Amino acid sequence: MRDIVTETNHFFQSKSTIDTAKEMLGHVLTYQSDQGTLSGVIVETEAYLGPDDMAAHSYGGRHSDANDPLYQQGGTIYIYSIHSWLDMDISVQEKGLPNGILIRGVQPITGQEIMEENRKKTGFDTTNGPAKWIRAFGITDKELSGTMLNSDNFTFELKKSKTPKNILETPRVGVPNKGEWTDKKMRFIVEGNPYVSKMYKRDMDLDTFGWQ
DNA sequence: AGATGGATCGTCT
DNA sequence: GACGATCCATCTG
Repeated sequence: MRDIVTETNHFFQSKSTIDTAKEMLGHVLTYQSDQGTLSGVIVETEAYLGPDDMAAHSYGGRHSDANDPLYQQGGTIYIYSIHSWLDMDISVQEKGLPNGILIRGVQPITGQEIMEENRKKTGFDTTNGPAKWIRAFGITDKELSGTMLNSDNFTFELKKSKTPKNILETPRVGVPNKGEWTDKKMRFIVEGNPYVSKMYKRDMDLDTFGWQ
């Protein structure tokens, strides 16, 4: 019988990066932190396609200690800093192929009060952005970067917990002046979910949150 | 409701 | 020394 890390590995290496980015919507992340259990459903992702992708940290083969997790096996956590905040990618494809998926939005399930305290915000604003949910989860350093999902206290459920009614595809956020890479629709969101970043109120579906 | 600019710091040149 | 895969406050209409 295959163990959980091997299955996790397989999950992040057996499909195209774009298919995996879509598939991750509706899966649950859980962090057993020293504040308690914090968990949420992924509602927004972005795909970054490695050396060819002008918007990727691994563009042109850039490789440093900081972005090395992108080069590791699928399912490796990559945390990087941006303007004094932290974002998290999951590395996809086999070791040596530096593709990644940025997790941009999470709908809280467990520990919402702790998240609001960590963020000093309430409601949708608590976790509706890549750096927001990281801070909500109480992650304040890069200790997890380079470790595997499901190997310790940060887990990703391999079975989907909720199914989106519709997945909307849009250009990625914060990618200006990168030619075709600026326009490619590689951001995937659960249509209508209020925890998606930059959601307009009029586009929110507050009855179903966009789930089937 | 949508656009704009400042804050702020790790990372790379 | 410059630059963000960001966030937030503060305009303006």
